[in-house]
Amino acid sequence: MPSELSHGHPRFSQDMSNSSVSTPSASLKNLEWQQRNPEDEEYHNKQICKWTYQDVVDFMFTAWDDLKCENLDINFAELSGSTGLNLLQLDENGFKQFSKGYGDRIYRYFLDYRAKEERRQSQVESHQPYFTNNHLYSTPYEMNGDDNNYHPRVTSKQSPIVCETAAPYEVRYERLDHRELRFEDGSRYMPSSLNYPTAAMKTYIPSNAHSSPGVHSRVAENISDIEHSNNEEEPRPEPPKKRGPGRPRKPENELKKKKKKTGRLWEFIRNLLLDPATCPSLVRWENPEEGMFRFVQAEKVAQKWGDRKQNKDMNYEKLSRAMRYYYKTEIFEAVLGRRLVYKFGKNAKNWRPSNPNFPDHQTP
DNA sequence: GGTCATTTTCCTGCTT
DNA sequence: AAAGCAGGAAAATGAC
Repeated sequence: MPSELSHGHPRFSQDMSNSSVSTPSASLKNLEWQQRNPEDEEYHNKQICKWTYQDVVDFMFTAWDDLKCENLDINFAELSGSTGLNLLQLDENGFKQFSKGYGDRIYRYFLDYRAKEERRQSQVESHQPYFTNNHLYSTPYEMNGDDNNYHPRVTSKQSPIVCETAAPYEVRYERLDHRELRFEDGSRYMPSSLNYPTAAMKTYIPSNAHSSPGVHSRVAENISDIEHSNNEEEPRPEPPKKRGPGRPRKPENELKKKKKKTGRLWEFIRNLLLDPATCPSLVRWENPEEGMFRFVQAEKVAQKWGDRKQNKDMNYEKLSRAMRYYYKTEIFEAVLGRRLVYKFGKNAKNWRPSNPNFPDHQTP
């Protein structure tokens, strides 16, 4: 049987059954300085030149959403396989191949995004402190109500160096005076080089630098804490617990984590249905005229949703509960008697496929 | 900080 | 029996 997940799709070519994906919420025990696979990062967390096809698709959907485009007008046949490097080489006409109606606007949106990335880069070059908790870039656009275009948001006050995260493998950006940024292969980042700093970089303190209390010492403490707790704690008998109804309170130390915008579940599902990389392999249309579709690989869809929400515990059971909540708002309609089948309701927008299940898109 | 919408988590009971 | 469905309950989370 041909794997439906390959398709030359960089993200999907990973072994999706591997449940040991590292996320910030992954158990801190057994953690060393393991680095997140750069391909696990979402597109706004990495340089455009490192975008995979999936990142490009995510970017296009985000642009389409943010630009409040009326109809979904993305030519996946043209877009298929494109990476960030490809996008960087395109002009407006190139973007129009991907979207006849919105190519020009998406192109400007992309240029703005790119300008933002370059400005971040120049901040690093000029040794200005720039730091986020766990990613380099934040959503960089805002709408100008007058001309309906997007413009880079200028945030003049970027708060320097606040590091609260306990995940020791997350990147720390700091002033570069006493430190070096390095790429994964250990080579040094030079501000003038073509390679921008990435979220996969580590920071190093040269041995001759003054050791000052700060991020790194805190990281080290975290690691030693982890090792400590790993070695010290003996298994203790768990009292038999019977929980009451409802969602249990999260442990204190897991609260207050800043999450990024992830979009709504029904839009995520819709996007899977409109993308030949995921339709019909993960989800497929049963009756596109009526908006009826079916989960083909329900657990994998849930896993992808969990990836997006940085929730390694997501599964189809929980995802389907969220799907059922949409019945009330008529985003989805119940399809009685058919397992794994749902239907878009009257309040769902832009789900209508131009090429349902992409019959001509099978890879040889 | 309060409110609201949207999940997420867990559950019981039911159906396929 | 297992998987999926329906929907209640309550907590988490982000947006406003």
